[in-house]
Formats: sequence, C-alpha cells, structure tokens
Amino acid sequence: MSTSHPVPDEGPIYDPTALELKWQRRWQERRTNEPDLQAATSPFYQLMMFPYPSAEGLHVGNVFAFAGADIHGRFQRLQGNSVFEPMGFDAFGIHSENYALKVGGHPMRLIPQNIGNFRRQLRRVGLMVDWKHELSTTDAKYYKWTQWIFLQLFKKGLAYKKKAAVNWCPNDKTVLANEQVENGLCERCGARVEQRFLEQWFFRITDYAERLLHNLEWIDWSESTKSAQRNWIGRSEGAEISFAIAGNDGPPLVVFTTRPDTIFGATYLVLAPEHPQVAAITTAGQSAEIEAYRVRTAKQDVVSRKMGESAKKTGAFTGSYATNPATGERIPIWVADYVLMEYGTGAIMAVPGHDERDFAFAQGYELPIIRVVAPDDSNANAPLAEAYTGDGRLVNSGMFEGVPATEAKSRVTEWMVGLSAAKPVVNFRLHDWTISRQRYWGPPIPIIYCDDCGAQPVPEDQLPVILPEIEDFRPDDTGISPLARHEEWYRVPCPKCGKLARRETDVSDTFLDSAWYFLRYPSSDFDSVPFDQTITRKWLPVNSYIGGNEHAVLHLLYSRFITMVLHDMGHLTFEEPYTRFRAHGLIIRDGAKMSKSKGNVVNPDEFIERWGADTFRTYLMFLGPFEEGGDFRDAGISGVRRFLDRLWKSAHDAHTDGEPDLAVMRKLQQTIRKVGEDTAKLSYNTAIAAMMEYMNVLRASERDAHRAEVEPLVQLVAPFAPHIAEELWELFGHEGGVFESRWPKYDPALVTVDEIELVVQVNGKVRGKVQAARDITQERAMSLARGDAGISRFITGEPKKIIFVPGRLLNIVV
RNA sequence: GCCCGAGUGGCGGAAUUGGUAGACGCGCUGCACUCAAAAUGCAGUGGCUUUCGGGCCAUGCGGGUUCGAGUCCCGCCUUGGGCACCA
Repeated sequence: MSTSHPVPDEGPIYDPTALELKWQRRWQERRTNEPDLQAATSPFYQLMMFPYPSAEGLHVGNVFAFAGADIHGRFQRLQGNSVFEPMGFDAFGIHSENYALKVGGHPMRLIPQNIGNFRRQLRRVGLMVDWKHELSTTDAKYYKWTQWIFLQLFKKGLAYKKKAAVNWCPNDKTVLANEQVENGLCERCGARVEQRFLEQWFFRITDYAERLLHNLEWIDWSESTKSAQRNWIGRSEGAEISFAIAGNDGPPLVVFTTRPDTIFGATYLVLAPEHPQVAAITTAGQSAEIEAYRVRTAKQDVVSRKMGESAKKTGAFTGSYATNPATGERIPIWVADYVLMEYGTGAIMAVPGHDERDFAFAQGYELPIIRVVAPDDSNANAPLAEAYTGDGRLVNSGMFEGVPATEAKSRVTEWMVGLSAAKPVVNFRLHDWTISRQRYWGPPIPIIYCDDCGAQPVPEDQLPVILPEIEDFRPDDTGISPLARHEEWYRVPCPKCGKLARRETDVSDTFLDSAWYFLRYPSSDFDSVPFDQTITRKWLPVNSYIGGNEHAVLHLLYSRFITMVLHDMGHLTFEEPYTRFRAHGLIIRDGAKMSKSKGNVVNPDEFIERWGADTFRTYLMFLGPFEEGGDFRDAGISGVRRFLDRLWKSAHDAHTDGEPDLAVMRKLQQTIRKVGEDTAKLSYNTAIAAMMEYMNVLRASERDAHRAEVEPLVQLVAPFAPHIAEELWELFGHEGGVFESRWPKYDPALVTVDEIELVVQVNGKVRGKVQAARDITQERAMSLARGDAGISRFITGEPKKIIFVPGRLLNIVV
C-alpha cells in the first residue's frame, strides 16, 4: 500500500459523506464498538448524559457534549482500555406528554418516532456507542426496575407520603414545576397559578444530606459542580430555641436560628401561615384577621410567595405573646408569609436589629428594634438605619455584654441549653425529594391502597405495573392523575388480603428514571435483575461522566442518593456512582444561548451534510475550551476542514524513501506528547491546535511527507475525526481498525531540544535573544549577552543584579 | 441580594501557572497557479512611530508587590450562568 515515488499528483478526493457512511457500516459489521463486557480486562466506562428525545431532533448542544465525551472514550480506547460507551433515551415526562397533547398524538406512538430520529442522527455523528445496550426509560423492561427501586426505598422507610404545596394551573388543570411559573403566571397559558395542597410521595434524601455533602470532599468532580451541590444542600449550624406562650399551657413555640447570639434582640416571633400551632395561639379577637391572612397567602403560588424580595412584607398579629427566655420579656407573636413552613421549624425569632427581613417587617408594623451587636468602634445605642449583619461584640445582652458575636454563638446556646430552652441543631436547605406527579406519562408508583391494610407495596414478582395505553390522558381539574379514570387498571385486589383495592395513580418523577440508568446499561440484557452483580462490580462506578452543569444539582444529587441507598441495602459495593465528573460548557451563538425564540439555533444535520461529521466534531471542539463552551460561528469551520483535507493529501502523497526528516520527527514527538496530555484533560482546543501546527511543519514549503511522519498523526486525530482516521489507517495497509492500535509513544530524547533561544532582558525589558545550549551557565550567558551589540548597548553600567532562569531567561539589572 | 465563571488583536481563542503576550484558526492584504474566477499553495497581518537599526504603547479600569505581572494582592466596572424571603 505504500506509495511509490514520485507521487502522482491527483490522489482520490476526500469525500467525507461516502467515507463516513462506509466506516459507520463497517463498525457495525465488525462490532467495533461493542466491548466484551464479561471478558474485558481493562474496563473503562465512559458515560454521557442521555438525551430527552424531543421532536425537534438532536441539538448542537447535544452533539457538542456527546462528541466531547466520545473523544475522551476513544482516547481511552487508544490507551488500551476496553471502553463501554452506551446511549439511551430519557423519554418519560411532562414535555413528551404536553407535546403529544399539543399535536393530538399519543406519547406511546410519538416517542418511538422521536427516538428513531435521534438514533439516526446520533449514528451519523460517529459516536463509539455500543447500541446493543441502548435503553429507553419508557420501556417496561426498564421501568420495571425503576419501580423496583421505589420499592427498595419504601421497604427502607425512605419513601413516605405527606401533604405538600404545589403550583396548580387552573387553566391547564395541572401541577407545574417551579420553573414553569413566571411571575406567578403559568408559563404556557398565562393563567394565574394557585397553591394547592396535595398528598405526595417523598424520598427522604435529607437523611443523607450530611453524607452527600461530606463525600464531595473526595470525589473527582468539576469544582463548579461540587460547589453548586454544597450550596444546594445548604448546611447551616444553629439552635432550636423554645419560647413559652404567655397564658397558654400548650406546647412552647420552637424556632430555628443560626444567630442564637442575638437572642437578646428578639423582639417578636413569626410563624409561617401554615404553621400547625397558629390556630391554638390566635386569640378570639384576632382570629378573623389571621384567618383572612391565611386564606390570602394560600391563594398565592409557591414561586411568587418565595420571590417577595422587593415586595412589601405582610403579616398579621395573633394576639398572643411569648416569653423571651433570655430577657424574660413578653414579645408578640405574628404570622407572616416571609417565613416558610418548609425550612427550619416554620417559625423564627425575629431580630430586626440584625436581619434585613425582620428589620423591614418591624418597620412596617412598628415593632421594637434593639441593637445587640455593635462593631468595636460604634456607639451601642445609636439607632439603626438598617439591619446590622456584620461582626462585632454583644451589647444590651445581659451577662454576655462585650463578648465577640462569633464566640457568643456557642456560649449563649450552652447557657440556654442549661435552662432547657435550647438545643444545638444542624439544618439543611435541601428538601425531601417529591416523587409524585399527577400526570400520565411516567412509571406508575407501585403501591396499592387497601381499606383494611393501608398502603401496600406491589410484590416485586408482580412488577412491572404496566402503564396502560389510554387515549384520554389529559389531566383534569380534580388534581387526580388521569390513571384514576381507567377503572379496570385502577381496581385491583389487595396483595395482602385480596380484597378489592385501588392502585396509586400518581406516576414518578423523571429524575427517578435517570437516577439509576448508568447501572442498567451494562446489564441491559438481564431480565431477572436490575443490574448483574458480576458485571456491575467489573464496570462500575462510572470512570468518566461528562455532562452539562444544568444538571449540577438535581440529577447528579439524586443519582448519588439512590446509589448510596442501594449501597446501604447491600445491592452495590460503592456509594458514589461517578468517579470522575466533568461539566462541559455551553455552546452559544451571537453571544447568546441557542434557543428557538432567539432564532439562533443551528441544525447539526445541515452542517454534517455539508462538511462531514469529522469536520463538525473537530470544529465544535476547536471553538474554545470544552469545559467552558464557545461561540459557534459558521466562518471558522472551513479551517478545520482544510486541516483534514491536508491530512488526507499528506497521507496519500506520503513516500517511504530514505529516512524521515529529523526536525519534523522532533516536532512529531512534541506533538504526540502535547496532544496526549491535552486530550486526557479535555483541553481539546489546544490539542487540535497542536496537530494543526504539526501539519504546518509537515507540509512546509510544499514538501511531501515521509510515511513515518504522517502515520502517527492519523492515530492522534482518530478520537476527533474517527472516520478519516480509519480510512487513512487502512490506506497504510493495516488490517485491524485504527482503534485496535495503541496511542503512539514519543521518544523523550527527541522531545527536548538541545539548542534554545535564551531571552535576555535588561531591567526587565526584552532586549534580545541568543542561541545557546539548553544547559548554558549564567557566566556563559552573560558573556554571550555582552557580545551581542543589540543587547550590550542597553547595559549602561555595572550590573546590580542578575537573574538567571536556566534554559529560559537572563535578566540584567543595571 | 448570594454563589460560581469570564473580560487578551477585526473575530474565536493560546500562554509551560510569575519569565519572549497574541500559539492555532477565521478574516483581511499581497504574490504564485488560471484566459478569468473558485479552490489550492506561499508570504504578511496588535496599535502608534521610525533616519528601516529600532523605539514607545498595549491583556476591562485604578492602585500595589516584584528584577520581571495577562498570571499574585487591594479597590472598582462590565458581562455570562445558577440560586433566591433558608431565619
């Protein structure tokens, strides 16, 4: 196959479309992308976040993410690993359901169409995906095990039911997610959103908060993602303090505070309107006002209730008083919607002097404001113009006068613990995970309600609970799931006593589907277990996971939680699912995120058709740092194509006469090292630049390359542009594909150059460069510098100081 | 408001982590090839200035540390993303 000399000028034309289809077909025939999961000796699990198969098809953002992950997977393969790179579809959920309603179709028929389209597009990108292990969360074979996972949590007491506030759109007759509410209006229809209380299933993720937080210290993840999780979990230390209610023998009011040191400044208490003790506390005279206030806040949607920053704080007085355990003073008890039932105890001690919200509220209702913390230099009794949240010493605080606030936190808590008025507690911002969805398109929650036996789990051997195909899956005004209207499905015998009972009609959240999919891929051909123990031990945890930071909290946190639970139940040997996670950046266009409303969406099909998948993949990676994303501009793609054209030509024109050029071979060694290092750390843009640079050397002055100069470059380019690499590898006469080969080794002796350009500065300014040996001494360098006319003219006096960085720089200070 | 991140030529972006700022690519200019154009190849390309040797200015703005700062420190400005009454 080696080319004879002289080379004919006209070689075959680089036709990416034909060539790419040829290799995609051949990979399929040869099962190139299907590692032997049982026998693999050096398994490497390269995971990418599976897509939601929308009707619009694959998005450039998807291609960017998948190509980036694929390049890493292919690189690992060239390092000699057996790489498993699976793909699947996250196809349940409200998006699919709403889309089906909109076009008047049924998700059971629409989803397969969308998946088919996605699969076709994904194949065209040339990913190293093992399609034998493809999965869809909507497949009963898959969601059988999603339901199984629900049952495991139920068994362990981690799944429970309680009433919770949800956003309800009266027009669409449905529960909305927080992100579907904009300024209190439904994102889709514009109707005013209400708050409703519905019975919902929850997972007790808060039981795992401490562990989820703690493991972040050691897992190898992008810092930005870890920090997002830390903030989301939101651990805060403080105390619960009990306030006795004056003239009321009932239980005391318990508040949570992170500032027990400010207790002497607590001039009133505030309860959330939904707080269970509100009714008991309210006096007869105030009950009408309190009731009116509660009705008013209940009408608000959940989101705008929490968005009150700019809005005026409102509230109502209960008529009752509590006793401040520190001062013994009577302080009024109020109800206000700025206190949330979900956080802490749903009640706070208000310290208006040192909390902005309390300050605003106290001003509005003319409640007393007392300063109890003062910076060292200020007057303790000067009136406050705004809440002081800074550091300082306690004032107006009885026996704690003058104690630094930071120190006072624990001292005041200890003192009150002694009075049985407080206990130290840790609180988390993280809430339990709402699993229920009052919708149709999801896996039914496997629970049966019996009048005698209560909520019973569906026995595991009766899974899956099949989602029935019903034509009328439109949600209605009742807030009850559409499945409840399907009588023959809804009525079932109780698994315990056999009496007629009713199925749970809620389906589960899509985040549950995706919380465990990585466990299923390697075991997708096992029907009797969710994941096979031997295979799982071999392939998991995932070696490399790449995905977007839009899933930094929910998906990644939920899948960590589910993994921990399964670990604790003995189903898994590890408790963290992803050894290494890297967040990729966002592809933008014209300075903005691509979106239909902005009209700046790029259709990947057109680009692949015009330029080829290899060029498109490589171009996307060349836009900018993979972990930061980049700006997509049509213009730049021609440069990448030109690079591949030149590679094509170089390979076809390569000769085998004589020896390769030493200078070129040196550059090649440096390139092998650079591309290897950069690709490993996902610095794809600089890896590509290094290959282009080498190409410029290779073809400088229209020289024809020696085959030994080109062949390794074909391997370097293979992760980025796998099709052309295969074709050229075959051209060079190799029997197996390029991905059967090993990443080229570089010769360390050739990487380092002996002759260097030593930079000479005078007073920190570059004044010249001298050719010198790499290991030149300072003395020798000085005399070279003095001998250089361009440099010596700046050396106006005796050197005061000489800085010499061996092999790099000489700086003469005069 | 809070938490992350980013500001470098006409443009996308490099810079061994304190040591030649602008790699690589796009665009632009010139030349070669061509009847011509496209494609391709070669050369040039931060700004100002120059007696053509060079000189000065330049990494969002203002200070500082250092022989030396895009990189470190202090104070601002702009911008992208995420979260949001979390007590």
